[in-house]
Amino acid sequence: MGLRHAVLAALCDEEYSGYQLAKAFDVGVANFWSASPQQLYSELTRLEQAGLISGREVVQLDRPNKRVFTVTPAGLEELAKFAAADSKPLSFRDDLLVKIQVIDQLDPEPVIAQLEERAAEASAKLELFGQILLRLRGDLDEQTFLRRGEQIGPYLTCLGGIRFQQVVRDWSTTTAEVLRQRRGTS
Amino acid sequence: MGLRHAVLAALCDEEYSGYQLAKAFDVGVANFWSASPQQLYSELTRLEQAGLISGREVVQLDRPNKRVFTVTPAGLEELAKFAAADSKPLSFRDDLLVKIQVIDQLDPEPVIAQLEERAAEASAKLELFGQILLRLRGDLDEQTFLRRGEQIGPYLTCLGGIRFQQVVRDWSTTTAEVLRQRRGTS
DNA sequence: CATGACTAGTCAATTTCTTGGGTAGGGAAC
DNA sequence: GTTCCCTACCCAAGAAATTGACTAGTCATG
Repeated sequence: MGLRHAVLAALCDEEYSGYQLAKAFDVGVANFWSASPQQLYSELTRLEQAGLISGREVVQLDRPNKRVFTVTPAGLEELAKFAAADSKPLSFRDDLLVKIQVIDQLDPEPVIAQLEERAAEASAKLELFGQILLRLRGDLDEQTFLRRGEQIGPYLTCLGGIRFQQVVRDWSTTTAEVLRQRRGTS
Repeated sequence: MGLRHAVLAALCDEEYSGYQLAKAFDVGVANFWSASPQQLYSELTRLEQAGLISGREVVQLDRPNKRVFTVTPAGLEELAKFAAADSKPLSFRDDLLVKIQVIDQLDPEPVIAQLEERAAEASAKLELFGQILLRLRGDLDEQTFLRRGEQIGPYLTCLGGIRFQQVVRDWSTTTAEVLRQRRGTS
């Protein structure tokens, strides 16, 4: 039931079609979850059948029509119940960390390349998230916005995403450097 | 096939029984992956059938006997292939972030409590990871160990785990504070 | 000497996720 | 004018993960 609530949360912000949601969740721009398009389409169908969201056809002239979804009062209630319940412990899963764990038994070259690639991705996300922050808080400064702004939820998650990506970038960079240095000396 | 390689990586470090692995993966002490006991037992069976690990019965007098597993040469090869291949992009999933995303529409109280709980968990892990670091590097200082130590893989992943948990702790704390302040003024 | 807690492991049902397709119309590139 | 990419959505098979059991022996607590 994880995706269910993530989708509801995303739709709280604004209307989305399945395709638009897929874009957001795919890149992880919705920096609190990630999912494949197929998962999203089927989840949207189930949510609509459960009456937690409702769809609306939008006619488009220059491209195929789409259905956009909004959260119903029942959906909001579901979210409220979800928020009040305990969160499941944060569990972490990452291929690249697994590779680093056993790096001493392996050829480090390809892993170094992957670390650098990841650092670059993290930089790109940092840029993107920075822009989103600016857009969200408008012309207020952060302190003021957080105290008196109207919609601080997305801002707070974005702040978390930024801190996380900073760690990813920095750790990847320094780890790659450590491995590169050892390559030279061994 | 994610768990498969995570288990192989864990067994590279030292022999483990299913139960011991479960403990490590459950807490996420193996700070690069997490999995339930059932998953681990079935994965171990499959890995043994595939010849990537081999089991050995250990007779214990004061408690039930156990089977401990080691990685075979074929298993190491599998890991090497895995490390050389591209990593799948890091995908993030967290209940608590979802709740924060829609916090403006919800009662913040229970979420604040959850943030504080998570901060406490992160602190505990930081303590634990710090001890692991010390144990891993022995009496060398970090610089020297990273340059000339023999087994730096687990150390590097642990460093990553620490940075990550720091972000979790700090973000949770400041976010809880922001929400608490707004509660007062609204 | 019963109760609960810990070690050690297994089975089965269900849900969730991933993978790899397929349909269909529009616009741009070459 | 054909090939490619983008929007928009759907289906189904199979892999992986979660959930909730259940067996069985040891040890400590009261």
